[in-house]
Amino acid sequence: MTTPNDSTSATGPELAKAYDFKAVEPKWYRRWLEEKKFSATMEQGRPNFSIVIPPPNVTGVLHVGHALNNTLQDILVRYRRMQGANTLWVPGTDHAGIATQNVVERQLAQEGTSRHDIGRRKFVERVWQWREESGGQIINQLKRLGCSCDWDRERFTMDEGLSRAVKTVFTRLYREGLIYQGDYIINWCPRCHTALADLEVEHEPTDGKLYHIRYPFASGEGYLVVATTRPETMLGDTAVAVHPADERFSGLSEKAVILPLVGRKIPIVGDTHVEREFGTGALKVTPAHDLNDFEIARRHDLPAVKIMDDNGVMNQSAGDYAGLDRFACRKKIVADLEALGLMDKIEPLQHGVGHCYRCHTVVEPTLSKQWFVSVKPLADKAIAAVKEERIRIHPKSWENTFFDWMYNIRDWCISRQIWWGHQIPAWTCVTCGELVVADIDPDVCPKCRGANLHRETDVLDTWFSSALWPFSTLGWPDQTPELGHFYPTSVLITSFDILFFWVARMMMMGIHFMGEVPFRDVYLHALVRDAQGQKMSKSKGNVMDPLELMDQYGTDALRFTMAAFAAQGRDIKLSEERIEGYRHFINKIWNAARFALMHIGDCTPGAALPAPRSLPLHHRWILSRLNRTTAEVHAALGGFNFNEAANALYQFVWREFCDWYLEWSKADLYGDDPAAKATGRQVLLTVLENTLKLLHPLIPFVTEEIWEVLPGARTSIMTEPFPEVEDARQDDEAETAVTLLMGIIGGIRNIRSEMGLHPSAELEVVVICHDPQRAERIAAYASAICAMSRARRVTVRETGERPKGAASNIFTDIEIFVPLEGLIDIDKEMAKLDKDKEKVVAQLDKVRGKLGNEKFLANAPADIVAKEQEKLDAMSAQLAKIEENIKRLRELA
RNA sequence: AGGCGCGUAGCUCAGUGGGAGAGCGCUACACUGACACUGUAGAGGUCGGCGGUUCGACCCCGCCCGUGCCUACCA
Repeated sequence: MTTPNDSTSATGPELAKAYDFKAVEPKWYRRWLEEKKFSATMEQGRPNFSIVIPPPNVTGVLHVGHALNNTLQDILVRYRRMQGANTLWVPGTDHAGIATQNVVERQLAQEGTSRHDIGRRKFVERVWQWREESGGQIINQLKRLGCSCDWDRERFTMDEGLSRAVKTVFTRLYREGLIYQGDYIINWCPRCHTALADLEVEHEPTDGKLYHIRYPFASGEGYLVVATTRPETMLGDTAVAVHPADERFSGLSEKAVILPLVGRKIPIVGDTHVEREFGTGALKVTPAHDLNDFEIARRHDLPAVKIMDDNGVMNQSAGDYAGLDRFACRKKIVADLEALGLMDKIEPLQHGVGHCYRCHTVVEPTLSKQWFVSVKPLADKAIAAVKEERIRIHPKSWENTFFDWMYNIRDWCISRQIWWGHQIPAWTCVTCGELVVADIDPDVCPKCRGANLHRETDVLDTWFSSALWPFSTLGWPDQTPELGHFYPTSVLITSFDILFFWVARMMMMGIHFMGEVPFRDVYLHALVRDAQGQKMSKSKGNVMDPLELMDQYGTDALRFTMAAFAAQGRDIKLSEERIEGYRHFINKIWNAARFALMHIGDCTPGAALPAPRSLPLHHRWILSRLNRTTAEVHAALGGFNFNEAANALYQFVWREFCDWYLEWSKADLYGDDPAAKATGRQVLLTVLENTLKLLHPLIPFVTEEIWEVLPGARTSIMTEPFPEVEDARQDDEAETAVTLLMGIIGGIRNIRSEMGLHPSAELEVVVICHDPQRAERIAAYASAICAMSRARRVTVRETGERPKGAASNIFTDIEIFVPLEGLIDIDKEMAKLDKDKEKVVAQLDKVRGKLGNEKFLANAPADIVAKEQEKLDAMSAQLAKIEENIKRLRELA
């Protein structure tokens, strides 16, 4: 909207008074998709930049952790894209074996049926059906976040291609002897009916009891007391262990005890694993239901007795207790032992109890035949890659944790007794018993040619397929152009809590199968926690829903907040107030653009600006500040310091561009000087354009919306070149000069406020500056000072009489007076001067203390000493001036 | 048990071996034509505690207290 006879305003589109993100965000995302703006290009001669998304569970909904994770990725991808790289951000989801199976099983239960009723084939079909209908909603939520993924390349870990990669990897590792099958103790979830890897067990401190149980000696006389937290497992005991050097038990190793309730005679063995200080120093050994006991049994060649079934219910080996749930059995056993007088005592004990990470059931260690990856050889290569900095972990502090885990890594149990997942490509020949592992389904047994092959029913750990993600998504095992272009990927951005689950395993698999690391840099960001620092979880009810936050504050505000909070090495306790604050920031940008557009409507974009030094001061200044900000943004994003980029931009846009430059420019833009007006418009447009570009990776929507209406033919800001640092724009002289003027303006404003003068009162100002050069500069910009401090007139003097009855202020060595003859409130002014004096005196004392210290003079670097000396001089002069003003004020009173 | 991290303004958080910062909140004033999702000015902190290193410590070191997380085979 322009009024026809308004000569100060150029033609141009008018923006709405407030930014309406609800209308803008969906519009732009749709258009970006339509125009295929996110598609990877595979041109030669440009740098490549690729990221694979940490695939969210197909069952997942977007939580704040995803919002953080994907915002950071999108910032880097958009930044590199604007820098001209061939960028590829591969999106996708993870089939989340146990989690997804649980979802569909719950559905079936509601229908009054179960997976066992309908059978494996039908069940898997149901899962696929569920995935089609309601799975992967998180993908749309990522789009809502503005993620610039190449959606045409979206992958799913159960895709045909990825399945082929899984089979290939499994087969090769098997043939290399790095995958084996064996009977070992594993973590069993009786609810999910599957084995779990060690990592998938969550240990939680739990209040339990330590039961002291008497095991009578086989000789018939006396007993040995063992201590256990799980008395029900005694039914499977096959020995009692004591420390071989424990004198209390010397000579006992020849003896045996009779297992109470069971009557089995079991030996006493000596094993150094036993902790003498704990309990009674005698440990019952249950090889089939305890990880450590299993190891002890192997050392002493002890038998193992399984006493529970897959449901955690006691089995036939439990004798009279068969059919009882493990916890009911515990009660009964305790009662029975007490009745027999064999329970010595029961004491409370807090100890760690393993829970299933998916369903939170107490895990039961169980002896079972499973498939394992022998990880040590793979881990060694990953360790080397990090040591040699072929992979850099950021923040570096995580490296220690990484090494620690990798050095102590244990074989990885990869088989799961569920139906949803990659079925293990292994067959047993029913005829001859041959085990066949093959990436292509065999028709006949290669050994006996028998056609009756029985396929392994287990599926693989979901993380097994995730470990292949950086290359399987690019087409491996086929040698695709994508692999050549984008592997190794540039950077992996993920949360530290899956460093072991996922990151380490990708390193191992990538190095082993590609012969090259899967990514150059790993950036581990913090976990988003609630105000108490607790992990957010549905069960705790402390979740913040990013979708609601986007509804309320806009996507850009949420994204900017995420970036601003992403300081390295620290947890994020998200604060809604901060999001609101950044919504205001988005609106501020909008209004700055709105103001600009009222003036730059007929500017020519890209027109060359006059030589920097020939421009008026404020233009030189803002261009210099812009350049400095550009440098800060590059440095910050290059080092994964997202918060520094956000803060630098926030400060620049609001505190410098809006607060000072736009205000200063109003004189040009509303004034009568056509040349000044033209220059002002051109610089304004230049600064606005570059600022929007710098901001775009963080806040894509509002920047794109503004970009579109800037003068000239505009395509998307997404593909505009990102601003580069130009040394010629760095103008320290202009920055120093503007700091001087700002100080004077601030001094005048302070007087106005402190003296209670009305904001619209037009003040007379006298500035005394002894330095002729600066005095001249101040005088030259007197009108700007007037405009921004609402002064009627600024008189600059190099020397001379201080005005009588004036309020005063000091900026460095420059004195500012506002004569208020007759009007001055002497008490107020006196109070202000006293306060100023107090401050200066306090600082002066500090400096004097330093300079009076010979050791300081002797040891401190010369430049520091010189600086302190300068400070002393400056503050002494200030103090003298303040005291002079106080004296004069007294005379007045 | 070990490891890692944190404790800075009322709240949420940056930061650095040489004069303590931001946002929000608070106080006062102001609807001047980009913006009240605003502007101007201001108040507010012995940088968890105690020692040590240093000319100098919020920053480095030790201990303590509080707090959070990760790994662990004391049942």
